[in-house]
Amino acid sequence: MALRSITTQRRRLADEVYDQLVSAIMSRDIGPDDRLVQEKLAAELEISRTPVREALLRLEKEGVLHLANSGGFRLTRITEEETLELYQARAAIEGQAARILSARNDPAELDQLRNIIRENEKLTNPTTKDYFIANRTIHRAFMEAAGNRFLLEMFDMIWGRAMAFHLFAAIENTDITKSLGNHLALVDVLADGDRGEALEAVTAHIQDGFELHIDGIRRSP
Amino acid sequence: MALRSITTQRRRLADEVYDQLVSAIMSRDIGPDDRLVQEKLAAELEISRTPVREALLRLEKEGVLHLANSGGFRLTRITEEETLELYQARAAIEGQAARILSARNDPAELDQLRNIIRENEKLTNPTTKDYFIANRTIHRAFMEAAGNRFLLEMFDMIWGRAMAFHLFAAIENTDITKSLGNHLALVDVLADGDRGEALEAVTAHIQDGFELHIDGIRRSP
DNA sequence: GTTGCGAATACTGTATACAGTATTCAGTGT
DNA sequence: ACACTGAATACTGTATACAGTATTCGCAAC
Repeated sequence: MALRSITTQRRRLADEVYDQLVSAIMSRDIGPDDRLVQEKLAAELEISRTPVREALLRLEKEGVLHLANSGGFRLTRITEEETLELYQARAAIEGQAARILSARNDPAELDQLRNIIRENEKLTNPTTKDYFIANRTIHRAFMEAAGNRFLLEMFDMIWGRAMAFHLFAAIENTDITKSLGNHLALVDVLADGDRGEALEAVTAHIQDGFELHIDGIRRSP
Repeated sequence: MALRSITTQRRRLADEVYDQLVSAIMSRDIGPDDRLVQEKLAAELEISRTPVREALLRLEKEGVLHLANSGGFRLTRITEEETLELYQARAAIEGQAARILSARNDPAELDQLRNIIRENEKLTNPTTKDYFIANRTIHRAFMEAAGNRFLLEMFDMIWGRAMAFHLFAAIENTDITKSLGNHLALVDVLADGDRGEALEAVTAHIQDGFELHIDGIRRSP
């Protein structure tokens, strides 16, 4: 017999806590001034401190939280410089994915990408968060297609942190439709151009996003 | 006043356990057939299960360990395909660092890099591990110079995993001096070439490393 | 009003105890 | 000997108890 053993993947309470915390941070239920205290959270969730602690430590290691010197965990603030570094990291990861896709140049794969893009770009009256989600979905589709689990992991790390830091909030005052719509053009470059061009196109696209982002920051003090 | 608060960075037992586990994995004291059981480890280290568990879960999330279906944590094996993906990820990260350095083109900085390279390449009768460490130190110097904390973080993740998976062991049968020595040439490209050339040079260098690596694997079944 | 000291407080970190579940193994019947 | 069943075992996950430490607050002294 060659049946694969069934991996139950028991879900831990800590995972649940982690998800709830991330979600709360994203929806601004947890702000930069809140102090997250293990006992308080545990009481609120009606579980023990152990899984809560686990989730907090994970977020700490990810750079989202840090121990306040007066006890409790606090949201880490991101500087404008770190934002630039985050975009640079994005360019590295997603640019490499573009190289891989361009080198492989599988028409069926690229067509599937086009479908995902069209599906996600038909937003009627999108909120900033809608836009963020759609944008992320599209870019993640590129990464999945490239099929490198480490690059994908790093992508998730970067975007996860971006969400935690409310980086999408900065573009609230920006015309978000400007930023969507050129994704299909990217796919065309993957299909027609060489690897270097593919990388440059994606890098430029991300650079555009960064400039929109900074523009948004500057306009909302 | 704008004095920065002092961060004590209390070291946790879990960190110590983590370091010891990584070290043990690297030095092959922990092999792929060992089952790491929380209670056993705790007894051996003469501490409680809590910090041990924390360290194990961290290594699990990093992909180094996984829960064996019969209980206990086991080393995750890496496939040849995943090895390729690891090298691709390296190329993305370190290539981007090269772009950044090339764009900045700070002669003093590049000279300092040259010094670090010369310092680390003077190995007399190096073991595979010596070579690995030196190579890592040199490449990490590039990353530090680029000054992007996220890229650096990912670099550490990749190389840490490489060590855990004994990727350096695969090149045991290879002429390691072949792989050293062209780092200085890389710096010259950073100084003279444009960003694209810098990226390509680093990517090619890493590609060479991969081929050496695969060559080593093929020759030692 | 400010400074210095000490107790109270509020946290985290670590240890231990408890619960639940999958695996193993012994025993029974056939 | 083999198949089945149920108890024992060996784990992890969760809860709770304990210890240590930094911060805060109150009060006295200057």
